[in-house]
Amino acid sequence: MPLRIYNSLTRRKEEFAPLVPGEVRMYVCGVTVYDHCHLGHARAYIVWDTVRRYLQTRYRVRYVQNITDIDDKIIKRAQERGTTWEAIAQEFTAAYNEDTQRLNIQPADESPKATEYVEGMVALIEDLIARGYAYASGGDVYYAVQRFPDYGRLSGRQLQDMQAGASGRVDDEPHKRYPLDFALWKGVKPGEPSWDSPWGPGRPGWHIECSAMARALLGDRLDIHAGGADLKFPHHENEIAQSEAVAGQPLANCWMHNGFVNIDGEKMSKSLGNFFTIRDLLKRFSPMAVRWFVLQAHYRQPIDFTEAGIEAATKAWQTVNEGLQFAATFLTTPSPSKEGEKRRSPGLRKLWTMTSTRPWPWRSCSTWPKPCGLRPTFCGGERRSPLTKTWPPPRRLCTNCVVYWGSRRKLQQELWLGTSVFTSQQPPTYKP
RNA sequence: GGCGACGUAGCCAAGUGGUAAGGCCGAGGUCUGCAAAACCUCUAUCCACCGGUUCGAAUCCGGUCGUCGCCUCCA
Repeated sequence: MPLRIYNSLTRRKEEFAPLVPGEVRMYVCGVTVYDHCHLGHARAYIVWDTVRRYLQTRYRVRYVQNITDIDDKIIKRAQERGTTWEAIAQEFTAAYNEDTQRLNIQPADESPKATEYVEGMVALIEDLIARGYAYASGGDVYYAVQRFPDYGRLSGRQLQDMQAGASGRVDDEPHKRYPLDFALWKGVKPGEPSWDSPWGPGRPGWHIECSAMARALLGDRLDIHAGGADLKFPHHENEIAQSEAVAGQPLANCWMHNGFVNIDGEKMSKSLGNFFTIRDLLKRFSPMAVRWFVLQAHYRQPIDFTEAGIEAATKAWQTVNEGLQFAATFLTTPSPSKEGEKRRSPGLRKLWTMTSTRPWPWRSCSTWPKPCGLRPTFCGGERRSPLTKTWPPPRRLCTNCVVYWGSRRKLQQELWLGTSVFTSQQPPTYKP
């Protein structure tokens, strides 16, 4: 059954076919390392981690996620703290790695840092100028959005519609020819880090880094480009304008965007004080409960974080985890012999006894094996796939082992994905 | 004003053409000296409302009402 993925660019589910058969090149916009990651970051990276793991069951996946280690906010934070921007970037990169590792997020195949690709960005900007898409002005370089016919396509906007909102905010950037033009290169200001360029010392604009890094590591055309819904405009719109103007072909075949996290029904924001960092959250709840909480919901829908919700997720995870552990034991036990029975813990023995004596099917299992449990619906039409079904529902997992008796391999495969998505456990090994 | 999303049990939520997953809460039960824990069972004749398409719709189309997001840095 073909995989179908919702493409933000076309606003439809489309059949997914990698450009190179068997291989998927995926780029995810990563963090700007100026502060600790919050729940919203956690959701994004858990979702993309899960998508990646699912794709890995079908394809060879190359997953690149950048780290923005030079940016206005980093510089500002360094000034506030009286330290260097490098120190800030280093500190929060380390914190990011620690947080994601605790959340059982697989490290990316490549984690390029913006500062390591300045050369590529300069080359890209030169190319854009040569092709007439960008202009140097007063030490800065801007992208002339009016030159790019498709500008606004991803976010469904027209330039005319956006002007009204942008007109009031041009004061700080007097070198722009058009209010919606965006900076590719920012001329150096006193006390700021800078790199040499044909336009004088300065630093790259935010959007150009992703274009340069994606190109350097994955080529001119990606299979999947993903990120938070808030990046659609202007970040991804600008990336498209930059990359496609130079490459002359679509930057990505499929664009995927994850939804936001609300707190008690309100938008998460620092001013409202409803802001959770990952590390604060993990002081109170298990990483797997957080994963469960995030993965319960459709990845494109907003999720509302509430105390009751995370507690429910914690309990749900506990139940599932017990089932997984039982099933893992089940799989590694040769047969339901008395000998095998003795090796189980009392709790597992009890479950074992129950499953091996209960008749099936009985009423509560009448719906098996319909999709249940976790369902990251980035893939429509994938009802029977491991991730859309994942595993039999928690309470029934143990009992359904009986049903699976004749096809342990199938169960093993599903459990492998299930456990690897939720825990760092190794898949149970089954020796026939 | 422009673009978009959502409305499913007391609560959270899955399900995008074939007849309602799962979790929380609650109820009953097994076990237990009692309790707790654990486990088992039960809990939507129906998916905001009104029309339409179809053999068949929570699922597609049109309309109504309601909630929310983006349009500024942001996962």
